Amino acid sequence: MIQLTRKERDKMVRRTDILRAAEHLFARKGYEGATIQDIAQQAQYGAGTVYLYFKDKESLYYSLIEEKISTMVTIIKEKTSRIEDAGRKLGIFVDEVFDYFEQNQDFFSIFILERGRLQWEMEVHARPAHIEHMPFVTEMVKAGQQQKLLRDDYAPRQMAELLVSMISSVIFDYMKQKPGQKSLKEMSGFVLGLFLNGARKK
Amino acid sequence: MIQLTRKERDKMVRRTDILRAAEHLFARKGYEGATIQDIAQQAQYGAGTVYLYFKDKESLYYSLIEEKISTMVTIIKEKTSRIEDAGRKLGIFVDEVFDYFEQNQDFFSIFILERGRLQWEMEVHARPAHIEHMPFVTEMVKAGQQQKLLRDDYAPRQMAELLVSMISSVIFDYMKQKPGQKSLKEMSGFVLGLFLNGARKK
Amino acid sequence: MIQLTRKERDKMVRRTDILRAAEHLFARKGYEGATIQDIAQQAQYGAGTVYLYFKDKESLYYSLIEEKISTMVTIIKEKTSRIEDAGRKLGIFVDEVFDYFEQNQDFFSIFILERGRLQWEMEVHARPAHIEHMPFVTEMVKAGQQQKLLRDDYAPRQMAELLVSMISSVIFDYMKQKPGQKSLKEMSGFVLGLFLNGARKK
Amino acid sequence: MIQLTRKERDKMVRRTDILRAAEHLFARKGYEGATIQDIAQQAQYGAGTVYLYFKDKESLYYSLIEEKISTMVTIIKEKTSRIEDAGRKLGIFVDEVFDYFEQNQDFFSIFILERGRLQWEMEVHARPAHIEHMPFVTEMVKAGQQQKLLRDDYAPRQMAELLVSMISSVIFDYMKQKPGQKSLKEMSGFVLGLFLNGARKK
DNA sequence: AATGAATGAGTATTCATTCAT
DNA sequence: GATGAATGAATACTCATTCAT
Repeated sequence: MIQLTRKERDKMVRRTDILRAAEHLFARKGYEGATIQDIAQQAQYGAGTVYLYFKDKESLYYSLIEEKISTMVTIIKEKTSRIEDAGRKLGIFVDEVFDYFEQNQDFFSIFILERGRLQWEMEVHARPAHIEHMPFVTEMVKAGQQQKLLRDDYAPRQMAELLVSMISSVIFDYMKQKPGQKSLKEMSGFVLGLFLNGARKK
Repeated sequence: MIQLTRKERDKMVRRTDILRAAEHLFARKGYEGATIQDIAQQAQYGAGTVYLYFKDKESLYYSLIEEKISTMVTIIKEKTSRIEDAGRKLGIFVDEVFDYFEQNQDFFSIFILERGRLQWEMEVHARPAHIEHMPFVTEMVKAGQQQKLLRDDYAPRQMAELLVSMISSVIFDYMKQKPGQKSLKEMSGFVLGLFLNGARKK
Repeated sequence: MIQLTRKERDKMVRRTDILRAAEHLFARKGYEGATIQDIAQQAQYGAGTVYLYFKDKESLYYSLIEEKISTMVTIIKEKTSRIEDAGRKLGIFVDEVFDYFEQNQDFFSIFILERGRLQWEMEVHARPAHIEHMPFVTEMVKAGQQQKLLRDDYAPRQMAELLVSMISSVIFDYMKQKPGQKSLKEMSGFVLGLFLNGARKK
Repeated sequence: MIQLTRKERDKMVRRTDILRAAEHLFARKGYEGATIQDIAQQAQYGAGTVYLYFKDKESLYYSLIEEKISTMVTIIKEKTSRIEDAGRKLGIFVDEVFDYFEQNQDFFSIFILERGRLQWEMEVHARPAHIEHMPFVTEMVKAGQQQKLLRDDYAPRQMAELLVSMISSVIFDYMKQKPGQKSLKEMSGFVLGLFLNGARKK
């Protein structure tokens, strides 16, 4: 078993190396602009090696997105699992997203800038995995509605989408402004405040 | 003069044919996926003809975006120019965007799905034209702040970005749901309500 | 007849305009680099017009060369026709070539730099016209041999080729040296001297 | 080390295969006429493979010329290095050029027929490598002047150019005459004799 | 397992030539 | 005759993917 574990660990290491290189390059050059050759080189492997870990370029791309989102969702779920109050829960959620963003700017570049491709491919190829975060956010909104915090005349999923979109927008804006004038806290408060006020149950 | 006008009209017709074909294909296949060959064929011209009207593929792409946005902004400016009340002005703005969207779904596919590319190219190549709409929206928000309708502790541009992003999000959502359960009016009201409430001056 | 003559004269004028433009552009951009569009524009005609006067691009190219050489040969024949002495005849020939060169640098650019293409096409397509000058030079050399001025153990044509080649070489060299340090007289004397000495009958 | 050497040898083999195919096709169709596809096919490789060994078409072309000339110059330098007498040195030089020509007719086709392009590109792009032979010839001429064999009232480089041009001319002539009536020895003697006599110091 | 050399399908763009006006 | 817009064949080059080592 140790034998196997070591092997598996090695495999994981290589896979992660490649994903990290891919993240770096997709963020800087976009999906079409980044070549497998580049990514392999950056990861210090041969081009063929990439294909031992990922079926093709597309698969590498989506694996990257999926795993990043999955990690983020896991982290945030942990932080919010014991909190009952929907307002505080959403607050922590928003804070944590901005936090994760700060530590994963490359990934957010991809996620936000190539959102179009993601969604499009998703529809066409029915790859739902990387929106694994949506059900989670939707649940929080639903809780907010049940706690009479949020208006309930719109579908929770719809409101969740809007919230996520607002967050993306602010992050996007932030990425464009290199001087970094806004603090993460500020941005987080801006979005959350606007959402909670806007969607407050009268 | 009639001679000249006819020629010019012909030229406009061809140009428009090509733009329409490009809109169709970029919306369905994305920038990289659509080939000049495809576009020319769809427009019923030879591939070389495209290059009589546009310098290169990129130029075709950006001309398309720019002209579509420019038209939309022009229409909306007309409809809102005489209205003083910022709330009503924003309301008409949102309504009109949804209206324009309904008649230009291909274009919105491009605009929303490839927003990443657009923004990125914009930053890198300093092509500001296709965000010609932002200053306009920003102005409305600023008026809203001056009329004590909207909170003024955030920059108007930032709030404008958020509003546009919210609209995009809802349109995007709508495009994904083919059954079309939501009416445009509903969506428009949803976004506007959420924004005005959320950003209301206390 | 005047009617016809005028028409013909017009035709000649256009043809010459086009040839002049072609000379200009072939000299600067080479055969492949110069486009019919360019040439037509430079001549201030439409692209289609070129095809009223020349069958195709190749034909335009060869017509240009042929007519230039033909003119040169005609001029030089006139100047040398009454001279009996082969040495003087060759001397005038060389002088006149350099003179013609001075007034037709564009043409010489083409002739010398694209000599390869010319010869190659000549062989393949059997277009002998533009070496119409060779028989003339060969005749002079033959006269030189008969007058015991030049050695007669090599074929006159061969020696004529060599002389022409030497002239080309010096002109080529001159064209490369922009500062123009050598006078035409000098170059002419250099070539002629070397040839007459080298090939002198012992 | 054997491992490495084998790899390197393989690489050299492929490179040489491609160069040979290129030589064949450039000689027959000229630079523009020969396509990378053709060359790759002739060499029995895929088109993409060519780009593993050469940056682009131009680079392939110039590499070919440069290496061929370089080889020739190396060979001739060896054969003449110990000879002091400038006359004999030049004699061997001319002989050896004709010899090399006999074994590299394709290359000489390119060299002579496309001399124009070569020179032009050289001037414009400052690619001096493929005239690496000129300094060598110039040195021999200079030695000839110092040994009072050749007249010294002209620059050695000029006289060297002329000699090279004369050789080219005779080779060119020979290539055109398929029946091959002239022997190499004869041609060699013709050129050398004419040059030495013509440029002899009085 | 890892490699990276080889592949060849795929595409933007140019330009000689035609032909409707 | 003159035009110049339209054409589409032609081609260099890239890059995801494979496979012999």
